[in-house]
Amino acid sequence: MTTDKPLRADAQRNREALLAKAREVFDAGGFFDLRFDDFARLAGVGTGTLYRHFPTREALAEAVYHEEVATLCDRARQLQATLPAEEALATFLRGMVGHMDAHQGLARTLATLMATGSGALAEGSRALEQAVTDLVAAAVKDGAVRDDVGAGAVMMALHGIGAAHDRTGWRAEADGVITLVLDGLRRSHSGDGQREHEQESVVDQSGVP
Amino acid sequence: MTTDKPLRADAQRNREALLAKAREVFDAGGFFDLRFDDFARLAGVGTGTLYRHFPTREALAEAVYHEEVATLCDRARQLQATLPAEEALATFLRGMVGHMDAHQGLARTLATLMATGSGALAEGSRALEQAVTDLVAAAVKDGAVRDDVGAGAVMMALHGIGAAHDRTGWRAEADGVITLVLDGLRRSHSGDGQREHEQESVVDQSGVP
DNA sequence: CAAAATATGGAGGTCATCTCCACTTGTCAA
DNA sequence: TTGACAAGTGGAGATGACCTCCATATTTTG
Repeated sequence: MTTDKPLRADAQRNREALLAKAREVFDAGGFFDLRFDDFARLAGVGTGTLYRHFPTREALAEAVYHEEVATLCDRARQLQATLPAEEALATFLRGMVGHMDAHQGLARTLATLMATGSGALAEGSRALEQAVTDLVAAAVKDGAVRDDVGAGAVMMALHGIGAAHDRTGWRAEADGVITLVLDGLRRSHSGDGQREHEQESVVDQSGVP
Repeated sequence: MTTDKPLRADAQRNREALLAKAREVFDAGGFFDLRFDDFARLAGVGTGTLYRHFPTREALAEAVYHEEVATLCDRARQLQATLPAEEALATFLRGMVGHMDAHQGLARTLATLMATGSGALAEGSRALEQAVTDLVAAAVKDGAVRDDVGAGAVMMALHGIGAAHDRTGWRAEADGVITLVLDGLRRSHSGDGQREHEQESVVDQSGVP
Protein backbone atom coordinates (compact mmCIF):
# COMPACT_ATOMS: atom_id res chain seq x y z
CA MET A 1 0.00 0.00 0.00
CA THR A 2 1.10 3.55 -0.60
CA THR A 3 3.22 1.81 -3.24
CA ASP A 4 6.17 4.07 -3.92
CA LYS A 5 7.19 3.43 -7.47
CA PRO A 6 10.44 5.23 -8.25
CA LEU A 7 9.42 8.40 -10.04
CA ARG A 8 11.50 9.77 -12.85
CA ALA A 9 13.53 12.87 -12.05
CA ASP A 10 11.54 15.40 -14.06
CA ALA A 11 8.27 13.86 -12.97
CA GLN A 12 9.32 14.31 -9.38
CA ARG A 13 10.23 17.91 -10.07
CA ASN A 14 6.89 18.67 -11.70
CA ARG A 15 4.98 16.99 -8.94
CA GLU A 16 6.82 19.11 -6.43
CA ALA A 17 6.14 22.29 -8.37
CA LEU A 18 2.46 21.42 -8.54
CA LEU A 19 2.28 20.80 -4.83
CA ALA A 20 4.16 23.97 -4.00
CA LYS A 21 1.86 26.06 -6.15
CA ALA A 22 -1.15 24.27 -4.73
CA ARG A 23 -0.15 25.11 -1.19
CA GLU A 24 0.29 28.70 -2.24
CA VAL A 25 -3.10 28.96 -3.94
CA PHE A 26 -4.76 27.16 -1.05
CA ASP A 27 -3.41 29.62 1.43
CA ALA A 28 -4.59 32.50 -0.70
CA GLY A 29 -8.02 30.91 -0.67
CA GLY A 30 -8.52 31.13 -4.41
CA PHE A 31 -8.53 27.43 -5.04
CA PHE A 32 -12.07 27.26 -6.34
CA ASP A 33 -12.08 30.46 -8.33
CA LEU A 34 -9.23 29.26 -10.46
CA ARG A 35 -9.64 27.28 -13.67
CA PHE A 36 -7.93 23.99 -13.20
CA ASP A 37 -6.17 24.36 -16.54
CA ASP A 38 -4.88 27.76 -15.56
CA PHE A 39 -3.53 26.26 -12.41
CA ALA A 40 -1.35 23.99 -14.55
CA ARG A 41 -0.02 27.03 -16.38
CA LEU A 42 0.57 28.76 -13.09
CA ALA A 43 2.69 25.90 -11.88
CA GLY A 44 4.56 25.87 -15.17
CA VAL A 45 3.37 22.53 -16.52
CA GLY A 46 0.95 21.41 -19.21
CA THR A 47 -2.61 20.39 -18.44
CA GLY A 48 -1.85 16.80 -19.32
CA THR A 49 0.88 16.67 -16.71
CA LEU A 50 -1.36 18.17 -14.09
CA TYR A 51 -4.06 15.61 -14.75
CA ARG A 52 -1.64 12.71 -14.74
CA HIS A 53 -0.31 13.61 -11.33
CA PHE A 54 -3.61 14.65 -9.83
CA PRO A 55 -6.65 13.32 -11.67
CA THR A 56 -9.01 15.68 -9.88
CA ARG A 57 -9.06 18.82 -7.82
CA GLU A 58 -9.77 16.67 -4.80
CA ALA A 59 -6.73 14.50 -5.40
CA LEU A 60 -4.56 17.59 -5.34
CA ALA A 61 -6.23 18.85 -2.20
CA GLU A 62 -5.78 15.48 -0.58
CA ALA A 63 -2.04 15.64 -1.22
CA VAL A 64 -1.72 19.03 0.44
CA TYR A 65 -4.01 18.00 3.26
CA HIS A 66 -1.87 14.97 3.95
CA GLU A 67 1.23 16.89 4.95
CA GLU A 68 -0.89 19.25 6.96
CA VAL A 69 -2.43 16.43 8.90
CA ALA A 70 0.88 14.66 9.42
CA THR A 71 2.31 17.78 11.04
CA LEU A 72 -0.72 18.16 13.26
CA CYS A 73 -0.55 14.52 14.32
CA ASP A 74 3.11 14.83 15.19
CA ARG A 75 2.28 17.75 17.37
CA ALA A 76 -0.47 15.81 19.08
CA ARG A 77 1.87 12.94 19.89
CA GLN A 78 4.47 15.32 21.15
CA LEU A 79 2.02 17.08 23.46
CA GLN A 80 0.72 13.80 24.73
CA ALA A 81 4.24 12.74 25.64
CA THR A 82 5.13 15.91 27.51
CA LEU A 83 1.99 17.12 29.24
CA PRO A 84 -0.68 15.76 31.54
CA ALA A 85 -3.51 14.33 29.46
CA GLU A 86 -6.12 16.99 30.02
CA GLU A 87 -3.66 19.78 29.41
CA ALA A 88 -2.38 18.08 26.27
CA LEU A 89 -5.88 17.90 24.88
CA ALA A 90 -6.61 21.51 25.71
CA THR A 91 -3.36 22.76 24.28
CA PHE A 92 -3.85 20.76 21.12
CA LEU A 93 -7.35 22.09 20.51
CA ARG A 94 -6.33 25.67 21.22
CA GLY A 95 -3.41 25.14 18.90
CA MET A 96 -5.68 23.91 16.14
CA VAL A 97 -7.63 27.14 16.29
CA GLY A 98 -4.43 29.15 16.21
CA HIS A 99 -3.25 27.17 13.26
CA MET A 100 -6.47 27.68 11.36
CA ASP A 101 -6.32 31.34 12.20
CA ALA A 102 -2.86 31.59 10.71
CA HIS A 103 -3.88 29.66 7.60
CA GLN A 104 -7.40 30.80 6.96
CA GLY A 105 -7.34 30.22 3.25
CA LEU A 106 -6.28 26.68 3.77
CA ALA A 107 -8.84 26.13 6.48
CA ARG A 108 -11.59 27.43 4.23
CA THR A 109 -10.48 25.32 1.32
CA LEU A 110 -10.38 22.16 3.36
CA ALA A 111 -13.72 22.87 4.94
CA THR A 112 -15.24 23.32 1.52
CA LEU A 113 -13.77 20.08 0.32
CA MET A 114 -15.06 18.23 3.34
CA ALA A 115 -18.56 19.53 2.94
CA THR A 116 -18.49 18.77 -0.74
CA GLY A 117 -18.30 15.22 0.49
CA SER A 118 -15.54 14.28 -1.88
CA GLY A 119 -14.57 11.55 0.51
CA ALA A 120 -11.02 11.81 -0.77
CA LEU A 121 -10.06 13.47 2.46
CA ALA A 122 -11.49 10.69 4.53
CA GLU A 123 -8.14 8.98 4.96
CA GLY A 124 -6.35 12.08 6.11
CA SER A 125 -9.23 12.92 8.41
CA ARG A 126 -9.02 9.51 9.96
CA ALA A 127 -5.43 10.13 10.96
CA LEU A 128 -6.33 13.41 12.58
CA GLU A 129 -9.29 11.84 14.29
CA GLN A 130 -7.10 9.08 15.63
CA ALA A 131 -4.84 11.67 17.19
CA VAL A 132 -7.78 13.41 18.85
CA THR A 133 -9.20 10.08 19.95
CA ASP A 134 -5.92 9.21 21.64
CA LEU A 135 -5.76 12.53 23.42
CA VAL A 136 -9.30 12.16 24.68
CA ALA A 137 -8.80 8.54 25.69
CA ALA A 138 -5.77 9.46 27.75
CA ALA A 139 -7.67 12.22 29.49
CA VAL A 140 -10.52 9.83 30.22
CA LYS A 141 -8.15 7.30 31.71
CA ASP A 142 -6.80 10.05 33.94
CA GLY A 143 -10.30 10.61 35.16
CA ALA A 144 -10.11 14.22 34.05
CA VAL A 145 -12.69 13.86 31.33
CA ARG A 146 -16.11 12.22 31.09
CA ASP A 147 -16.36 8.93 29.23
CA ASP A 148 -19.87 9.20 27.87
CA VAL A 149 -19.08 11.52 24.97
CA GLY A 150 -16.74 10.28 22.27
CA ALA A 151 -13.94 11.98 20.42
CA GLY A 152 -16.22 12.10 17.37
CA ALA A 153 -18.12 14.92 19.01
CA VAL A 154 -14.91 16.87 19.35
CA MET A 155 -14.16 16.28 15.69
CA MET A 156 -17.56 17.62 14.76
CA ALA A 157 -16.94 20.75 16.74
CA LEU A 158 -13.58 21.25 15.06
CA HIS A 159 -15.25 20.68 11.73
CA GLY A 160 -17.74 23.39 12.53
CA ILE A 161 -14.97 25.78 13.46
CA GLY A 162 -13.19 25.19 10.19
CA ALA A 163 -16.31 25.38 8.09
CA ALA A 164 -17.47 28.65 9.58
CA HIS A 165 -14.14 30.37 9.26
CA ASP A 166 -15.54 33.34 7.33
CA ARG A 167 -17.71 34.62 10.13
CA THR A 168 -16.85 38.00 11.49
CA GLY A 169 -15.29 37.51 14.87
CA TRP A 170 -14.33 34.00 13.91
CA ARG A 171 -11.37 33.78 16.23
CA ALA A 172 -13.28 34.74 19.33
CA GLU A 173 -16.15 32.41 18.53
CA ALA A 174 -13.81 29.56 17.68
CA ASP A 175 -12.11 29.99 21.03
CA GLY A 176 -15.56 30.00 22.55
CA VAL A 177 -16.40 26.66 21.01
CA ILE A 178 -13.19 25.16 22.34
CA THR A 179 -13.96 26.55 25.76
CA LEU A 180 -17.41 24.99 25.70
CA VAL A 181 -16.07 21.66 24.54
CA LEU A 182 -13.33 21.62 27.12
CA ASP A 183 -15.59 22.66 29.98
CA GLY A 184 -18.26 20.32 28.75
CA LEU A 185 -15.79 17.46 28.71
CA ARG A 186 -14.56 18.08 32.21
CA ARG A 187 -15.75 15.37 34.53
CA SER A 188 -19.28 16.01 35.53
CA HIS A 189 -20.09 18.79 37.88
CA SER A 190 -21.84 17.59 41.02
CA GLY A 191 -23.26 14.60 39.15
CA ASP A 192 -26.59 16.22 38.46
CA GLY A 193 -28.68 13.94 36.35
CA GLN A 194 -28.62 15.67 32.96
CA ARG A 195 -28.88 12.48 30.94
CA GLU A 196 -27.90 13.01 27.36
CA HIS A 197 -29.47 9.83 26.08
CA GLU A 198 -32.99 10.73 26.99
CA GLN A 199 -34.02 11.44 23.42
CA GLU A 200 -32.58 8.22 22.04
CA SER A 201 -35.86 7.02 20.58
CA VAL A 202 -37.22 10.31 19.40
CA VAL A 203 -36.69 10.81 15.71
CA ASP A 204 -38.08 14.21 15.00
CA GLN A 205 -39.33 16.26 17.87
CA SER A 206 -39.08 19.53 16.04
CA GLY A 207 -42.70 19.62 14.96
CA VAL A 208 -41.69 20.15 11.36
CA PRO A 209 -43.25 17.72 8.88
CA MET B 1 -37.99 45.43 0.54
CA THR B 2 -38.95 41.89 -0.34
CA THR B 3 -41.15 43.68 -2.89
CA ASP B 4 -43.98 41.34 -3.76
CA LYS B 5 -45.08 42.15 -7.28
CA PRO B 6 -48.23 40.22 -8.18
CA LEU B 7 -47.10 37.19 -10.14
CA ARG B 8 -49.04 35.95 -13.14
CA ALA B 9 -51.11 32.83 -12.53
CA ASP B 10 -49.02 30.39 -14.58
CA ALA B 11 -45.82 31.89 -13.30
CA GLN B 12 -46.96 31.26 -9.77
CA ARG B 13 -47.83 27.70 -10.66
CA ASN B 14 -44.44 27.03 -12.19
CA ARG B 15 -42.62 28.60 -9.31
CA GLU B 16 -44.50 26.35 -6.95
CA ALA B 17 -43.72 23.27 -9.02
CA LEU B 18 -40.05 24.20 -9.03
CA LEU B 19 -39.97 24.65 -5.29
CA ALA B 20 -41.82 21.43 -4.65
CA LYS B 21 -39.44 19.45 -6.81
CA ALA B 22 -36.49 21.21 -5.24
CA ARG B 23 -37.56 20.22 -1.77
CA GLU B 24 -37.94 16.66 -2.97
CA VAL B 25 -34.50 16.53 -4.58
CA PHE B 26 -32.94 18.22 -1.57
CA ASP B 27 -34.33 15.65 0.76
CA ALA B 28 -33.04 12.87 -1.45
CA GLY B 29 -29.64 14.50 -1.26
CA GLY B 30 -29.05 14.44 -5.00
CA PHE B 31 -29.06 18.18 -5.48
CA PHE B 32 -25.48 18.43 -6.67
CA ASP B 33 -25.37 15.32 -8.79
CA LEU B 34 -28.17 16.60 -10.98
CA ARG B 35 -27.68 18.73 -14.05
CA PHE B 36 -29.44 21.98 -13.51
CA ASP B 37 -31.08 21.72 -16.92
CA ASP B 38 -32.38 18.27 -16.10
CA PHE B 39 -33.86 19.64 -12.95
CA ALA B 40 -36.03 21.93 -15.04
CA ARG B 41 -37.26 18.97 -17.06
CA LEU B 42 -37.90 17.08 -13.85
CA ALA B 43 -40.10 19.85 -12.58
CA GLY B 44 -41.89 20.01 -15.91
CA VAL B 45 -40.73 23.42 -17.07
CA GLY B 46 -38.24 24.69 -19.63
CA THR B 47 -34.74 25.72 -18.72
CA GLY B 48 -35.53 29.33 -19.44
CA THR B 49 -38.31 29.31 -16.91
CA LEU B 50 -36.14 27.73 -14.30
CA TYR B 51 -33.45 30.35 -14.78
CA ARG B 52 -35.92 33.22 -14.70
CA HIS B 53 -37.31 32.14 -11.37
CA PHE B 54 -34.02 31.08 -9.83
CA PRO B 55 -30.96 32.53 -11.55
CA THR B 56 -28.60 30.14 -9.81
CA ARG B 57 -28.56 26.90 -7.89
CA GLU B 58 -27.95 28.91 -4.75
CA ALA B 59 -31.02 31.06 -5.32
CA LEU B 60 -33.13 27.94 -5.47
CA ALA B 61 -31.52 26.56 -2.35
CA GLU B 62 -32.06 29.86 -0.60
CA ALA B 63 -35.78 29.67 -1.32
CA VAL B 64 -36.09 26.21 0.17
CA TYR B 65 -33.87 27.13 3.08
CA HIS B 66 -36.04 30.11 3.88
CA GLU B 67 -39.14 28.12 4.73
CA GLU B 68 -37.05 25.70 6.70
CA VAL B 69 -35.53 28.46 8.79
CA ALA B 70 -38.85 30.18 9.31
CA THR B 71 -40.31 27.02 10.79
CA LEU B 72 -37.33 26.55 13.03
CA CYS B 73 -37.52 30.14 14.24
CA ASP B 74 -41.18 29.79 15.02
CA ARG B 75 -40.39 26.79 17.09
CA ALA B 76 -37.66 28.67 18.95
CA ARG B 77 -40.03 31.49 19.84
CA GLN B 78 -42.67 29.05 20.94
CA LEU B 79 -40.26 27.21 23.22
CA GLN B 80 -38.99 30.44 24.66
CA ALA B 81 -42.52 31.45 25.53
CA THR B 82 -43.47 28.22 27.26
CA LEU B 83 -40.35 26.93 29.00
CA PRO B 84 -37.73 28.20 31.42
CA ALA B 85 -34.87 29.71 29.45
CA GLU B 86 -32.26 27.04 29.95
CA GLU B 87 -34.70 24.27 29.17
CA ALA B 88 -35.93 26.10 26.09
CA LEU B 89 -32.39 26.34 24.76
CA ALA B 90 -31.67 22.69 25.48
CA THR B 91 -34.89 21.52 23.92
CA PHE B 92 -34.34 23.62 20.85
CA LEU B 93 -30.83 22.33 20.27
CA ARG B 94 -31.86 18.73 20.82
CA GLY B 95 -34.74 19.34 18.46
CA MET B 96 -32.40 20.69 15.80
CA VAL B 97 -30.46 17.46 15.86
CA GLY B 98 -33.64 15.44 15.63
CA HIS B 99 -34.76 17.54 12.73
CA MET B 100 -31.50 17.14 10.89
CA ASP B 101 -31.65 13.43 11.55
CA ALA B 102 -35.08 13.25 9.99
CA HIS B 103 -33.99 15.30 6.97
CA GLN B 104 -30.45 14.21 6.36
CA GLY B 105 -30.42 14.96 2.67
CA LEU B 106 -31.51 18.47 3.35
CA ALA B 107 -29.00 18.89 6.14
CA ARG B 108 -26.20 17.74 3.86
CA THR B 109 -27.29 20.00 1.05
CA LEU B 110 -27.44 23.03 3.26
CA ALA B 111 -24.11 22.28 4.85
CA THR B 112 -22.54 22.02 1.43
CA LEU B 113 -24.02 25.31 0.38
CA MET B 114 -22.79 27.01 3.50
CA ALA B 115 -19.27 25.77 3.09
CA THR B 116 -19.31 26.70 -0.57
CA GLY B 117 -19.55 30.18 0.82
CA SER B 118 -22.25 31.21 -1.59
CA GLY B 119 -23.34 33.82 0.88
CA ALA B 120 -26.84 33.55 -0.50
CA LEU B 121 -27.84 31.76 2.64
CA ALA B 122 -26.46 34.46 4.85
CA GLU B 123 -29.83 36.11 5.31
CA GLY B 124 -31.60 32.94 6.29
CA SER B 125 -28.74 32.02 8.58
CA ARG B 126 -28.97 35.35 10.27
CA ALA B 127 -32.58 34.68 11.18
CA LEU B 128 -31.70 31.34 12.66
CA GLU B 129 -28.78 32.82 14.49
CA GLN B 130 -30.99 35.53 15.91
CA ALA B 131 -33.27 32.87 17.34
CA VAL B 132 -30.37 31.08 18.96
CA THR B 133 -28.98 34.35 20.23
CA ASP B 134 -32.28 35.16 21.88
CA LEU B 135 -32.47 31.76 23.52
CA VAL B 136 -28.96 32.09 24.87
CA ALA B 137 -29.49 35.66 26.03
CA ALA B 138 -32.57 34.65 27.98
CA ALA B 139 -30.69 31.82 29.65
CA VAL B 140 -27.87 34.19 30.53
CA LYS B 141 -30.28 36.64 32.06
CA ASP B 142 -31.66 33.79 34.15
CA GLY B 143 -28.19 33.21 35.44
CA ALA B 144 -28.34 29.65 34.17
CA VAL B 145 -25.71 30.12 31.52
CA ARG B 146 -22.28 31.75 31.42
CA ASP B 147 -22.00 35.11 29.70
CA ASP B 148 -18.46 34.91 28.40
CA VAL B 149 -19.20 32.72 25.38
CA GLY B 150 -21.48 34.06 22.70
CA ALA B 151 -24.23 32.44 20.70
CA GLY B 152 -21.90 32.44 17.71
CA ALA B 153 -20.03 29.56 19.26
CA VAL B 154 -23.24 27.60 19.48
CA MET B 155 -23.92 28.33 15.82
CA MET B 156 -20.50 27.03 14.91
CA ALA B 157 -21.16 23.82 16.75
CA LEU B 158 -24.49 23.40 14.98
CA HIS B 159 -22.77 24.09 11.72
CA GLY B 160 -20.28 21.35 12.44
CA ILE B 161 -23.06 18.94 13.24
CA GLY B 162 -24.79 19.64 9.96
CA ALA B 163 -21.64 19.54 7.91
CA ALA B 164 -20.49 16.22 9.28
CA HIS B 165 -23.79 14.49 8.82
CA ASP B 166 -22.34 11.61 6.80
CA ARG B 167 -20.23 10.23 9.60
CA THR B 168 -21.10 6.79 10.83
CA GLY B 169 -22.76 7.16 14.18
CA TRP B 170 -23.70 10.69 13.34
CA ARG B 171 -26.69 10.82 15.62
CA ALA B 172 -24.85 9.74 18.71
CA GLU B 173 -21.97 12.11 18.05
CA ALA B 174 -24.29 14.98 17.28
CA ASP B 175 -26.06 14.40 20.58
CA GLY B 176 -22.63 14.34 22.16
CA VAL B 177 -21.78 17.75 20.77
CA ILE B 178 -25.00 19.19 22.10
CA THR B 179 -24.31 17.66 25.48
CA LEU B 180 -20.86 19.22 25.54
CA VAL B 181 -22.17 22.60 24.48
CA LEU B 182 -24.96 22.54 27.01
CA ASP B 183 -22.76 21.39 29.88
CA GLY B 184 -20.06 23.79 28.79
CA LEU B 185 -22.54 26.63 28.83
CA ARG B 186 -23.84 25.87 32.27
CA ARG B 187 -22.73 28.51 34.71
CA SER B 188 -19.23 27.85 35.77
CA HIS B 189 -18.45 25.00 38.04
CA SER B 190 -16.75 26.07 41.23
CA GLY B 191 -15.24 29.06 39.53
CA ASP B 192 -11.91 27.43 38.84
CA GLY B 193 -9.76 29.77 36.87
CA GLN B 194 -9.75 28.24 33.41
CA ARG B 195 -9.46 31.51 31.54
CA GLU B 196 -10.43 31.19 27.94
CA HIS B 197 -8.84 34.43 26.85
CA GLU B 198 -5.33 33.51 27.79
CA GLN B 199 -4.26 32.91 24.20
CA GLU B 200 -5.72 36.16 22.88
CA SER B 201 -2.43 37.43 21.53
CA VAL B 202 -1.01 34.19 20.27
CA VAL B 203 -1.43 33.83 16.55
CA ASP B 204 0.02 30.46 15.73
CA GLN B 205 1.17 28.32 18.54
CA SER B 206 0.95 25.11 16.59
CA GLY B 207 4.58 25.07 15.59
CA VAL B 208 3.65 24.61 11.96
CA PRO B 209 5.25 27.12 9.61
C1' DC C 1 -62.76 40.50 -27.78
C1' DA C 2 -58.53 42.79 -29.03
C1' DA C 3 -54.37 44.53 -27.55
C1' DA C 4 -50.83 44.86 -24.25
C1' DA C 5 -48.26 42.76 -20.92
C1' DT C 6 -46.21 38.85 -19.09
C1' DA C 7 -44.28 34.32 -19.21
C1' DT C 8 -42.65 30.11 -21.70
C1' DG C 9 -39.22 26.69 -23.48
C1' DG C 10 -35.71 24.83 -25.94
C1' DA C 11 -32.11 25.59 -29.62
C1' DG C 12 -27.65 27.09 -29.56
C1' DG C 13 -23.49 29.86 -27.84
C1' DT C 14 -19.84 29.83 -24.35
C1' DC C 15 -16.56 28.08 -21.50
C1' DA C 16 -14.29 24.85 -18.06
C1' DT C 17 -12.96 20.05 -17.87
C1' DC C 18 -10.54 16.28 -19.35
C1' DT C 19 -8.47 13.00 -23.11
C1' DC C 20 -5.28 11.69 -26.42
C1' DC C 21 -1.09 11.23 -28.84
C1' DA C 22 3.03 13.04 -31.43
C1' DC C 23 7.04 14.54 -29.33
C1' DT C 24 10.71 15.32 -25.59
C1' DT C 25 13.42 13.87 -21.75
C1' DG C 26 15.57 10.60 -18.70
C1' DT C 27 17.64 6.04 -17.78
C1' DC C 28 20.49 2.20 -18.42
C1' DA C 29 23.23 -1.44 -20.61
C1' DA C 30 26.96 -2.13 -23.47
C1' DT D 1 29.81 7.94 -24.49
C1' DT D 2 26.06 6.37 -27.09
C1' DG D 3 21.95 4.43 -28.70
C1' DA D 4 17.57 2.64 -27.79
C1' DC D 5 13.76 1.93 -24.87
C1' DA D 6 10.85 3.58 -21.27
C1' DA D 7 8.71 7.28 -18.98
C1' DG D 8 6.86 11.68 -19.08
C1' DT D 9 5.22 15.99 -21.38
C1' DG D 10 2.00 19.56 -23.11
C1' DG D 11 -1.45 21.53 -25.61
C1' DA D 12 -5.08 21.06 -29.36
C1' DG D 13 -9.53 19.68 -29.46
C1' DA D 14 -13.67 16.72 -28.02
C1' DT D 15 -17.11 16.73 -24.49
C1' DG D 16 -20.81 18.27 -21.94
C1' DA D 17 -22.80 21.51 -18.38
C1' DC D 18 -24.47 26.09 -17.84
C1' DC D 19 -26.93 29.95 -19.24
C1' DT D 20 -29.02 33.39 -22.87
C1' DC D 21 -32.10 34.80 -26.21
C1' DC D 22 -36.24 35.36 -28.66
C1' DA D 23 -40.21 33.63 -31.44
C1' DT D 24 -44.28 31.83 -29.54
C1' DA D 25 -47.95 31.08 -26.10
C1' DT D 26 -50.79 32.50 -22.17
C1' DT D 27 -52.96 35.89 -19.00
C1' DT D 28 -54.78 40.13 -17.95
C1' DT D 29 -56.88 44.44 -18.95
C1' DG D 30 -59.58 48.04 -21.25
